[in-house]
Amino acid sequence: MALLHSRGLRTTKARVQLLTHLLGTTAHPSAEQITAGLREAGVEVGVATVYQNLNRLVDAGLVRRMSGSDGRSRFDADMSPHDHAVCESCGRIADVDLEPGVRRALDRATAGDRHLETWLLTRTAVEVHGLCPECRAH
Amino acid sequence: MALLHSRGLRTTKARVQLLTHLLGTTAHPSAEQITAGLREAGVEVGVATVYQNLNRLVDAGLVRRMSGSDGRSRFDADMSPHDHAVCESCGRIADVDLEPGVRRALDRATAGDRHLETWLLTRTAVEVHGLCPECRAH
DNA sequence: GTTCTTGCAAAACTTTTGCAGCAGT
DNA sequence: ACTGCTGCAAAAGTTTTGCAAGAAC
Repeated sequence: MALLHSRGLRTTKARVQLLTHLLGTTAHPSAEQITAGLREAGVEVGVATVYQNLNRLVDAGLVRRMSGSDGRSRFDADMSPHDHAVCESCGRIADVDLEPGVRRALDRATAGDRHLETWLLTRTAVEVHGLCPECRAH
Repeated sequence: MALLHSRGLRTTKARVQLLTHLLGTTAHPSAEQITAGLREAGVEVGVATVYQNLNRLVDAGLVRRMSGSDGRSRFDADMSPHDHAVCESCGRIADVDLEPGVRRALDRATAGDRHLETWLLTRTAVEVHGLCPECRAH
């Protein structure tokens, strides 16, 4: 894992497996779900290790943290610019790719907004709320 | 408070004060900050009452809950369509009004997105991330 | 060999719940 | 009077922290 090396993080078993797991899913899992996923894969990790590593990966800029609507944090190793749809019933998060033209217009608008002149902006996120296919069917 | 009556909620002292407090601020406070604010105003309320009332007001559609980036929920009694800027350092939330044209384009794009065909969409929220004026100055 | 990491258990925090007494209708 | 609300204390749930043993460099 050259990615880890380049950020000054040691390539320990738990950390490599965690990052690999996150890179291989689009499910935006919570810390609990990640722990369960690793254990299913035969990797025994303590919760503390998962939380500590998630914080380190977020600090290193390799993983993005999202504040789930249910209080739990959710994590995404896809650092490319993209947006999310959030299910208001089960909390599931799906990726959304807006047309580039719409995104450009949005970035232009926020960059020029008079209320935000005094802010130092880093990124604009679009969050679509609704019911996912599963929850929609009750 | 006709607002409360119309939703079948009793106009108790704690509830009226809480809603009045939220209607009078643009600070998007957390439950803890609301409790502190009410006590500063001389209203002695228990935390349980604050949480219970926030949940009721959210259920009644009078208040919107936001999942703050620090894990705490934040609350907003401004139910008009508007967006938010979130400070990544202190968690402060400010209101943002996008140009109507940009918002329309965005709503059109999400409504027509092929990834979201199977979803039942309720609303689209734009979240601008960055550093607020205070935190920007370290 | 030194420094970082792991993982357990305990602590810290936010939020929810049970329940007896009280207030609104 | 009836029903809903308050508020304390206890419980539940997520995340953090202290620390001794172990792994990476």
